[in-house]
Amino acid sequence: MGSHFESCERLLEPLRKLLGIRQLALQRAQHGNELSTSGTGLLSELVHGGESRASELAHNRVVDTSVVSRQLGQLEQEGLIERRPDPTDRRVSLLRATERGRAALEERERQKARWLSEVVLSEWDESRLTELDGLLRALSDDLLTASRQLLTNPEDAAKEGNR
Amino acid sequence: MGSHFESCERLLEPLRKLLGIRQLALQRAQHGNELSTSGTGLLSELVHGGESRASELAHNRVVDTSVVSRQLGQLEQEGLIERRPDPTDRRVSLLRATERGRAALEERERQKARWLSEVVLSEWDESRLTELDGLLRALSDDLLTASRQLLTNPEDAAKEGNR
DNA sequence: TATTCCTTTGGTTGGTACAACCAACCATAA
DNA sequence: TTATGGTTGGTTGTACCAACCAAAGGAATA
Repeated sequence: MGSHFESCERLLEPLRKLLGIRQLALQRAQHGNELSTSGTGLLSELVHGGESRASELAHNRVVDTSVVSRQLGQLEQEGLIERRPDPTDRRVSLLRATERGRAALEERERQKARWLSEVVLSEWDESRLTELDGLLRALSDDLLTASRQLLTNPEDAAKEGNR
Repeated sequence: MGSHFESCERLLEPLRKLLGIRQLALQRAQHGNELSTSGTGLLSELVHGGESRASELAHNRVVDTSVVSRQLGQLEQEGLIERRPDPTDRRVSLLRATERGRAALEERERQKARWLSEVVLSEWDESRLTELDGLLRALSDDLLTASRQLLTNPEDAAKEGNR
């Protein structure tokens, strides 16, 4: 019963609170600009990660390909991304953000960063922010990889949890 | 253009990743026990926070009262919570977890904490976990209060963002 | 003082939107 | 022929808003 477990137990509460915040609530508040709420994450991935195929995006976000497919369709209609056929495999399309997409994302990120900086985290000093950043990156990475793993081989439940 | 803003800008990425993880993905994976996925947060609030009225719960979670209302209905049907009329105001019901509810929540939390401890955060040492815990609590608090504020008086957009 | 409005507030219910899943399906690769 | 990338159909869960009811809390009047 190491206290590592207990520390994780304590973590549940803030974690639940944090994950419970649907992006929606925040994004809906930051209304006003184009850019359909949902696809933002995808668009961001494309802008920062460069040209990708749909399946990559789905894998990164740990979400069904069908979800990505529809979101991409919407983004494309809005002219925020464009596709071109992959020359080496005609089943796949390569996706990238358009200039408009890039601009829209930048605008939204600026807005959000300002809200964070001026309202949410105004009391936080530099060093604390840096610390948070580091831990958050590590956490989200570990959480995402663990989720992926869970999703692909769910024999994890054989841990005793089911019996 | 203080670097406080820039730090917040950097934070956007891990934050988006983290918040993008719908609780669903995690909870669905941890299947097997009773306890409908959705109400877990509510139930937790009741167990840890004691008897409350519905509006309090909605406020805490920053969610519409109608949502809470339905989730409570479900939890009640499953016998995980119970209501009693507030003696001082017959419009409101006071809610609390039943013994079964308490047990179900505990079971689920144990499961999740184990997953965290053994899979997600197995590489993290004590001190890092403690740090994370502190920062996460502070962050979720600040984020929640800021969201509440945004929700109630949306004249925040008068920041220039809309013009 | 007691009674009758009017407004506010806590909660529920109906309708709708959206994001996610799974399953079925095409087209292209191997 | 089988496997894979992607799309589409159908379903579910969660959220919002608007409309509503019942109870409270004043304010105005008898």
